[in-house]
Amino acid sequence: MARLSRSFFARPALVVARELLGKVLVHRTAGHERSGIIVETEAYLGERDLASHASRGRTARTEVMFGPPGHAYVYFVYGMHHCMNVVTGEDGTAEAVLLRALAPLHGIEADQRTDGPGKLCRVLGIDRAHNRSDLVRGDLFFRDGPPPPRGKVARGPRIGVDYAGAWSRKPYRFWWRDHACVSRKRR
DNA sequence: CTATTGATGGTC
DNA sequence: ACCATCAATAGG
Repeated sequence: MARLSRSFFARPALVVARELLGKVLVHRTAGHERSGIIVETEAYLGERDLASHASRGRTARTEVMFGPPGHAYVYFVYGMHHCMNVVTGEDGTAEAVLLRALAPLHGIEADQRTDGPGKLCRVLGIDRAHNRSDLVRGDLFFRDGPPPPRGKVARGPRIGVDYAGAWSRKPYRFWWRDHACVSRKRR
C-alpha cells in the first residue's frame, strides 16, 4: 500500500484524526520494520485550543506545529514517556493529531501493549530524535489501509486535559469502536 | 472493579 | 509548578 502524502495531512486536524484510523504507522530501522494499525487519535486545533501545547504560542518546543504539515511533533512527558503527533493543516497554523493507540501489525513482540501514547512510542522505538522529522519522506511514515467498518468510528472527550476548561470536554478524540487494542476504559 | 500514588525530567 | 503517562498498589 502507498505512503500517505503531504496532501493527506494538509487538512484540518479533526478530519485527519478521524481518517488516520485504519492507517498504518511504520518505523524502519537497520533492516528491521515495526508497524501497527492506528486505532485511537486526538485532534489538537492550534493556538486557540487551550488543551494544545500551541496555545501558549510559538516556543522552541511548539515551533514544529506551526510549520508545514506531515512532520512529527514528538515530546517527552512526565520524565519518562514520549508522545507522537502529526502536524496537520496549512503551514502557519498549529494543528496536530496525537497518536494514542495501535494494533500491532509487524515487528512487535506478542506481549507488548500498544494502548496508550507512551506505549505506542516505546513499542515502535520513537523518541525525541524523531521530532520535526518529515513523515512523507523519512523512515518513520504512514501507509494507507482500510478504514474501520461503517459505524465503528467513535468520538468523545480527550484524555488528560482537564486543565483546559471547556476545551477539555470537546469531542476531539477518535477511536475504532470496540477494538481490543484501545484500552478497556476508553473503548 | 475503582481510586490513588510515585517515578522522573523538560519546559516556561 | 506543572505535565497530551503508566504501573503498581491499596481498598471495596
